[in-house]
Amino acid sequence: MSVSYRLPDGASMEFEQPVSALEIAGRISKKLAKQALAAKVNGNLIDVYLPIDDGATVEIITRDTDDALELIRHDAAHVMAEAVQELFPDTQVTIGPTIENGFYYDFHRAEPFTPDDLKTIEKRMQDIVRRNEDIRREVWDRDEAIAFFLNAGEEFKAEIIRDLPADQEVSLYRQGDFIDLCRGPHLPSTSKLGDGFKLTKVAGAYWRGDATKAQLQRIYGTAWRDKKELNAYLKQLEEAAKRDHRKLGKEMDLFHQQEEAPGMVFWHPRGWAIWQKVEQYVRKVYRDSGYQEVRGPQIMDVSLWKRSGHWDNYQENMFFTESEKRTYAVKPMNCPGHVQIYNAALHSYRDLPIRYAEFGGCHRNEPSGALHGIMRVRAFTQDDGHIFCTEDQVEAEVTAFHKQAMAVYADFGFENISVKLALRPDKRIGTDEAWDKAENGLRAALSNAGVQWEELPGEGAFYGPKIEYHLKDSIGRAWQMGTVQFDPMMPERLDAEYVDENSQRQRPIMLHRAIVGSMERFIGILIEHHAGHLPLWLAPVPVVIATITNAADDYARTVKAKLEAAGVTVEMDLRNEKIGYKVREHSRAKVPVILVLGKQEEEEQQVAIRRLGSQATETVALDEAVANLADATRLPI
RNA sequence: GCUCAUGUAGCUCAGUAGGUAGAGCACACCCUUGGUAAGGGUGAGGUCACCGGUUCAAAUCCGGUCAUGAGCUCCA
Repeated sequence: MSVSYRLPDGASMEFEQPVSALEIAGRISKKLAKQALAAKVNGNLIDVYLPIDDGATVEIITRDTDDALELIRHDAAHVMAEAVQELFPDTQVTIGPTIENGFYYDFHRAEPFTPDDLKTIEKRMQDIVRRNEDIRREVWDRDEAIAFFLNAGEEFKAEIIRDLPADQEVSLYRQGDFIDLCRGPHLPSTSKLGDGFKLTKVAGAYWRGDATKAQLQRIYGTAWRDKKELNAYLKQLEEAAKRDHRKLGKEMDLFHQQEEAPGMVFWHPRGWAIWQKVEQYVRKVYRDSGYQEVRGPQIMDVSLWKRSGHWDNYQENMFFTESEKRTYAVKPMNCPGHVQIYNAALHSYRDLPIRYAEFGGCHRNEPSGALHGIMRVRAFTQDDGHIFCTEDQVEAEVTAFHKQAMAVYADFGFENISVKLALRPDKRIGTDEAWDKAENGLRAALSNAGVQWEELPGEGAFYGPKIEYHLKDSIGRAWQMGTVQFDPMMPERLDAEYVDENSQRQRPIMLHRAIVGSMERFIGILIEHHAGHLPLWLAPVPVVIATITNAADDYARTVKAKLEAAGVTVEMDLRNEKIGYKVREHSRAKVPVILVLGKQEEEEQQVAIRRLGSQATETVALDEAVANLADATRLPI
């Protein structure tokens, strides 16, 4: 009796009895056997030394594959856990998965890990790699495994095994004296981990991601195939840090934040100039897509927020203020205000959809630990809109919104938008039937628009499900910008009505929608996405005129007047400084265009244009430059 | 909110072991009118986040508060 395996190139290979991937690799070449780290058997990864069933398709996994990188990261987590338990025997291990670019492991220990501990742990990990311990899979009886971990004082591991599905095999991996519950697979020995890893930070994390459960200490690390890849990654992190909107906001003099107003933004003239451009752009979108701009009050009596459901579901995030024995809530959302405007008149079905929009200032009392630059703040302005419509109109409205939103993102230079659908949360108002209807309505609209989306169970707003548009920041964190939310509950709560063709009063559906989301966050993302090099139409100061000598001052004034007459914002630098100094300063402030003027330019009625990011200069006729700049600084819609 | 770290001049950062604060840039004044990323000189500028404690003496050690950063939880 013999067994046969199929190889990726279609060839098959015969053996007397089932063998491991290592032996298959050995038959192909000595070199491959040496490089084999794991095997993909019928598409599933397994350890390289395990016997493989007859008839399987076998692929040898070598270091250069993505699968190998996963194994390396996973092993790094295990080796780190081994190092930690050797150095700090009072530590319990919990879970240690791989993540993008690396891995982490959550530990339970009374004493905190210090940054110095990280260095010590990293050194010990290198020792373990040098020891070259074999990593071997063992399958255990469930109860024995539980008893083993309880006996070792590993309560968290025991709990994990207890909660494993009954039909799942309990596999442990042993390397040296360290043994850990793990599904596997792993590298065959610790030396295969190599030297491309580094521990990066310690942070708190909750057991099972639950804030009411034990607080664990999470150690993060990054791991790569070798030192070179690691260094490239670290370099990339450094580059990303240079795009940080907090750093650029300071360097470009856009805004600042200070202790007395945590989570709030002080906009400087240049930052506010960007805001104005975004606002002008969005206002045009409002008009072009059938919205009427409105404005509601900033604070309203709590009774209204009790009716809307915010009091019950959102209270801990709201600010309150008192006057003459009445309590007011500072608005965290604009929707109740817009419903009041809608309710101020009786509407006919003929008038629907009615679309209101507002640059609505909101205050939310976010947990202090959640604040982040201008991306996550306590006071922000939404490009908020509410559509009052019939159920039949929902799909068309959502589809139209989606198209509009994508067009806006494209104009601002964003391409990789991910679309998510957040479904009913635990804490919610409304019946299950209403939620079914709302969720399916959004699904229909999305598939109608031909979009790929990801569903997020439990993440909807308390009043309805939402479609979310996400973008990543400079260090890869995703932020929600736009959203459109289906809400049949709020009209009910706040008694919004329209009169149908039979003179009957009906409830409209309400759609909440925002494209840029929060102006603050959007500008933060813009800064990071463009690394501060904003396109001409968005740049706070698109053009600076810099003179070489005072003799050109009058000409500079003429150029400035011409540009301003053509609608171009321009600043003039007539200081008694060398041109190199001026160019440096304005380049660092990320001014996209510097017009350098000297006697030559004046005589020829020209300007020397220097663009940000280029050393080259081009000299063109003044009138031509004015026309071109006027064109390039105009809103793209 | 939780865990860890951080908080010194407008900005970026030094400040070794407790002995009363320093640099560069920016700013002010003077000289320099110079062709594309820093021309030179002089000067002013700090309750070392805040409150309390230890000490003859605290930026430095201890405790608390606030803020910031990273992560967790939560969210536009």
